[in-house]
Amino acid sequence: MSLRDRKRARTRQALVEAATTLFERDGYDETTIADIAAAAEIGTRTFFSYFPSKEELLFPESDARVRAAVEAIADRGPQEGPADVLLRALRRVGDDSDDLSGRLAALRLRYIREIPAVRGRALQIQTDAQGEIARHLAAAFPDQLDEVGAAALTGAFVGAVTAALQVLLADVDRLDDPAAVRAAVQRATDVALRPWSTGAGR
Amino acid sequence: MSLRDRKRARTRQALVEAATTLFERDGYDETTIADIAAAAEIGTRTFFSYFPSKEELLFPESDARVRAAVEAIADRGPQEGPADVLLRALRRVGDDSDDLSGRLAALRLRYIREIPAVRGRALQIQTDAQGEIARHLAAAFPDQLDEVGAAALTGAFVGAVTAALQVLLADVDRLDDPAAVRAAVQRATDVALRPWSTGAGR
DNA sequence: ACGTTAACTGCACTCAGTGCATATTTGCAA
DNA sequence: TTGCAAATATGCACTGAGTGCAGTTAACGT
Repeated sequence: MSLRDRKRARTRQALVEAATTLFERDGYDETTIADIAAAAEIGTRTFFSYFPSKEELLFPESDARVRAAVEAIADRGPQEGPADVLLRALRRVGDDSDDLSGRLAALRLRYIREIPAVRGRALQIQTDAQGEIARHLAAAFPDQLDEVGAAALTGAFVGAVTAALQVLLADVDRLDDPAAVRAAVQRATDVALRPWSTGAGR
Repeated sequence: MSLRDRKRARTRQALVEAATTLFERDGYDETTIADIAAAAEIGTRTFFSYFPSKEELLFPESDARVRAAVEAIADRGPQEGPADVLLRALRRVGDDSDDLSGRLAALRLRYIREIPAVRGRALQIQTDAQGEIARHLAAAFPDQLDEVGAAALTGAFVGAVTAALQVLLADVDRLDDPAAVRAAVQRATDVALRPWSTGAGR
């Protein structure tokens, strides 16, 4: 990794950290891009060569999770069905994600509720990820799923889990309870996958 | 309905029509709110007392569909289960919606693909509608569903249908084929509801 | 060391959206 | 009909996001 790349990564990180601190102190709307750029010691104009918009600061590694899910699909065992793979992908994504701890993650959860632009962006990211996963899933099980079937299955799975978590998200307190979260996810996946489950890998 | 209300409705309609025409002629980004307001013969500032943002022009009756779905839930027969009700709601919403014809609907479909802000708003509207439906569903079947279960079921249902349609949306041509659309929806609901279906009302 | 290429930055600009203060219109009752 | 209160319409000034451009600076490969 060249010096150029390292420097760029460092600046990017500085931007995320500056934004996190400023968001915490002043709030989302009250923090301008100029503020964030200044705190990270770059020109305002330069900000836009790191992030295309303000919302994006809250999703700095949105593709890492997609990659993890795609890997989970690739690592499937010989007797796993599509549902088993989706469950494993969900588990892997849930594990190595700092989704419930960390300052940025806390802000993200809060702003997804409060700031329409952020919620919109989060939904877009999720939808895109879902499509990507569905495409890989169809490719991994060509004899069991076609494009539409894979999309429907993935959509049902992601939709169920997301909607269940949304209920918990409605009042924040319950999200602090990992057991409640796990239970909700468990029930959602049951709802979505009941007819598909082979029980493998559980 | 008072004169005031009629006038207001007429202006609102004029805005939607002006926007439709201008979007068709010049494109979304190229059309400014000032243009639209001028074409509808109101002041630029006044636009924002009719629509809170430019995107909203593309979804002028987003709540009508939610109301239709909620009505479908209310009109349930004595032996219908949650899945049957969801299917009926989907059919009703699909029927009285001009989703596939009409100039505005065509623009909407196009811009959902092309303009991030529009896609984001569409997803938000869908998510909100989904939550509303889930709440009514839980209330309608208190002994079979709680909050989380209703959310998961509705999420799976909506997620499956949306994702399946998304595949067709990817290339526009197939959306013009009503049979393909119906088939995709059918398969998606099968995927999502297989374990729930009682067969009533079909 | 040196030319090439990528990144940084200031400047000027457009446009969405908001707050405020003022005029106009409508609804309603006397 | 008149007159008053509430809802609407509108102009103005402003903030902030985001873009295009042109000039500078810094890193890379040779």
